[in-house]
Amino acid sequence: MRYEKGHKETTRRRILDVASGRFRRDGVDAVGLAGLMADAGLTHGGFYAHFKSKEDLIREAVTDALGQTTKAYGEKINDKDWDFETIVRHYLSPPHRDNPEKGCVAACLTAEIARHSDETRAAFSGRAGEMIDMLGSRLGPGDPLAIRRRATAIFALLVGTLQLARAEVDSGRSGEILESGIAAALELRQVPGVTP
Amino acid sequence: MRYEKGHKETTRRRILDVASGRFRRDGVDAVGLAGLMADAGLTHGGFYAHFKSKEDLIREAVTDALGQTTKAYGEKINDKDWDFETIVRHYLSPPHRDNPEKGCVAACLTAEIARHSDETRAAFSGRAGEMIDMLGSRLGPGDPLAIRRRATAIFALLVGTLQLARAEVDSGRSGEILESGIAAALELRQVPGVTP
DNA sequence: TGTACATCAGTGAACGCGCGTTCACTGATGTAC
DNA sequence: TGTACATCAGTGAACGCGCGTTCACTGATGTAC
Repeated sequence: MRYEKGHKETTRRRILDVASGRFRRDGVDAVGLAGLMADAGLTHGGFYAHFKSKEDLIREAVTDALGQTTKAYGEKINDKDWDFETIVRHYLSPPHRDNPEKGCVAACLTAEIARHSDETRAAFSGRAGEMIDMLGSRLGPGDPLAIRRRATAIFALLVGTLQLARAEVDSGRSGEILESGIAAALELRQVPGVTP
Repeated sequence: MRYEKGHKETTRRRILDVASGRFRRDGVDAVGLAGLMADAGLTHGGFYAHFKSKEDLIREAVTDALGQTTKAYGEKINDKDWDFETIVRHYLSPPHRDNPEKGCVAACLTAEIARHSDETRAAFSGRAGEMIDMLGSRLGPGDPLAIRRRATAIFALLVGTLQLARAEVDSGRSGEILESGIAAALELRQVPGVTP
């Protein structure tokens, strides 16, 4: 059958969305292409019309999803909705902890991505840099280098905290971990020589 | 053949050591039991004389290795060698970044462990708690709750920073990530109401 | 002291299964004449 | 306007391979007699 213009792009988008969700929920290695394509309403054979390899899909899906997260946090800066504290409290919230498939890719897959190809790692790092710059824009204005360093550490703190909270079985203790991260992030908001 | 007393325990130890190294380097899902046993100098059939299942091995290997890391940092407290800054600079050093198979399990596998059985997660969290208490012992003395919360955040910062540094391809930028983490950890060392 | 047997850590073939990837094919629609 | 053909996203069988797990077996040594 022949399809309307843009149909293939729509399908590719659907595969990317399903893939990034399943990667975040189950881990990259635990997701098979046949199951993935079935979830997207397709058969597995068609995969290679859209992506060169599974590694190609991983790179595309991961960078796309991390870019979406940064964009979502970054968009409302003029409405003042997503100020620093709001971002931190949202990132380290129970809903984000409990729904990794819809959340930040970095908290789910950074360690796994570190084991992938240079190309994949470079693409991921680029998007992580955008996330860090978005956080930095909430710390300034001031010395860009100091701000970037501080924003890098804050992002690392958010990522590490969410992971520890997800690994913890005890719900009370998991909540404490989130609170610890929030308090430390707010402390780190004060950058020496920078007025917030 | 019959073996001397303690032989089986020695073999089990060897499997655990090989497993925890390969899990940290390649990820839990990427390590097959046959290859693992071959690395330990055995054939794959003998695996089930030592462990009930792969999940059982994962739990044992991960908790054992994280306990070793905590013990290594915790032991020299009376020699004053491993004070807070030394621990932080060691944890966020290029050698630790570049040799995950010998390093802290939490930086390699926390996100993956969060997807495993409650039993595995509980065992891991227990050992992570010991690591956090070890860090807390370098912050005090003072309010135990405030110290534990701060130590939790610092551990999360260390874990997240090492992961981001490992994912980064550019060596200069990776070093900057480590430095950002060190600076922030030293800043977080000052706990309100606690004299270090 | 010498022989028969029990022990049990480790061996290796076999199981069903899902993996990533390839490829000849399908078939509804747009285009050419 | 009607027919023949080209297009190409998606199909589904097939490939070799490694996975986790099971199990009948091996064989050197300790123990019983």
